[in-house]
Amino acid sequence: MDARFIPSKASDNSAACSAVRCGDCRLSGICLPLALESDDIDQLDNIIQRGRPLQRNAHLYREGDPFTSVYAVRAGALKVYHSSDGGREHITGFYLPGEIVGLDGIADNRHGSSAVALETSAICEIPFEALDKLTDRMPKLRRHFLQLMSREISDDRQLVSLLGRNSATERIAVLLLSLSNRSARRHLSATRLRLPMSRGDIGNYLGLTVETVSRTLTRLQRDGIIVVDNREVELCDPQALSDMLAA
Amino acid sequence: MDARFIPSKASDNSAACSAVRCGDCRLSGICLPLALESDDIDQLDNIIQRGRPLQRNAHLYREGDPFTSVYAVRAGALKVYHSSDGGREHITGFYLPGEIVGLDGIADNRHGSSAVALETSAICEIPFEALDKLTDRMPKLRRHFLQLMSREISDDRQLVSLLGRNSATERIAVLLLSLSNRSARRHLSATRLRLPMSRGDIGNYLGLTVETVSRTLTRLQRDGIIVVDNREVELCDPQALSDMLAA
DNA sequence: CGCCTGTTTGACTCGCGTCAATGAAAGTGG
DNA sequence: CCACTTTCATTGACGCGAGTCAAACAGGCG
Repeated sequence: MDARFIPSKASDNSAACSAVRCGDCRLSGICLPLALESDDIDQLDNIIQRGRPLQRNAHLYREGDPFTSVYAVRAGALKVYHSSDGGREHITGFYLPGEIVGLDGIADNRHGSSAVALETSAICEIPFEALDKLTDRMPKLRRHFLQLMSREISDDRQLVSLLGRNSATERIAVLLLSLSNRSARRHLSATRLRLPMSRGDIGNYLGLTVETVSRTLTRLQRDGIIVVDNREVELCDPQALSDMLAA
Repeated sequence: MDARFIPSKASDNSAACSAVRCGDCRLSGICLPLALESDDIDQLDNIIQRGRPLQRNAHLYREGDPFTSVYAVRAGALKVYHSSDGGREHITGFYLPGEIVGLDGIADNRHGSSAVALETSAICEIPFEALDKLTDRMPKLRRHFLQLMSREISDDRQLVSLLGRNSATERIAVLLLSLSNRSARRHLSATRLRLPMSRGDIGNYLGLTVETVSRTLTRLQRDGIIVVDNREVELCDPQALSDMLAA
């Protein structure tokens, strides 16, 4: 396997090495194959195209590209963004290992957004036609896929609420907690995070400026809630973060 | 059919009368049955439960309710909202005739939001298990349903971008244009609209206060772009509204 | 070493939220 | 049918949080 798959600084990219088959991937519990029998997993294995390494800043697909596949992130991280009329990009999500990208392309057979690697990433390509065909005889897979899409809708709506009504501090808190949860889901630390994205990306995603993001992180650190060291963040008091949202 | 189905002031509720079967419904072009053969439509007909009238302010489902069905709006209008920790509600969408509600419930078999009628509405209930079963042998239906969900994701992301970055005026413009498009899709006027929701609902949805919504509408009227009369709105210069978003 | 990108910090500005009051419309009960 | 209440909408005065502008700093890389 190509060594480029594994950025030297990333701590959680071991999946890239071992996962030649879904059944062996340590992300299988949170990715597509969830709840499949082993026979079924083999069939899914057969249609998935692996080993597509993506360098930092390389595009997985671009807005307007014909839609042919959805993609599972095996290692690394992606951001997904829309380019609006003015040419500015709006980030609508970050995708971490075990998560599925590209579901918004089904609507009209073209990708409605662009996906780009935040760091060197390993991706599983899942051709959609084949997947759809497979669901003919695999109701569980079909159901799981629908659930993934439904989850995406729920998540996006959470974000809508967040952006519509919450302060800068609350938005940052939600992002940190989200990254924490997703880290825990991969059996990694829930309190020590490495942010794969820049402050600019965070601001873009949360509808804030770089300056506000920076100031907010500084303030949270001054209040003893987090410790920030460049892109490393430690959540010293996750409860305090949660409490900010209860109000 | 019960006369309560038809609010006297609504101008576009004739579908409620004629649509006893999907094939006869004048919304069939934009609802689920799109792209189905007539045999298939009959089968879909068989699982759909109709004639569920919903009074203003009555709930179609509530957050946390077990998820059993998705719903097509046949007449009237719904709003969908989340209740956040503090007990405040955040509206995440308005649903007009021909649109499908409840897709976010698939993820974990409970509704992740609440849906309530803005005015007396007619609803088609589509039991999800039966629908899913039907898609076994109807790939077109399956595809169309996936497209509906995918569209929902795309739309929500548009909204995310909007709330994250745009001014009050731009948000209002987007909403007006969206309502205009959806009105045109139902072969109604694209320039004369009747808002089914209150100013408060609009503000809640767009992340603005009632006052800001009111002031913004007033200003748009003063600039000759729209004419507002209570809940009736005429778009005098739709191009001007579009132009606001290009920048 | 010097360039470039990303991050932090400070001073100033402004759009929108908040508070408050008034008016219009719709629903309610006698 | 009319008084009363309640809800919704509009308008004004004021303050704050986050955007803007600007400058300095750190780190990575050729």
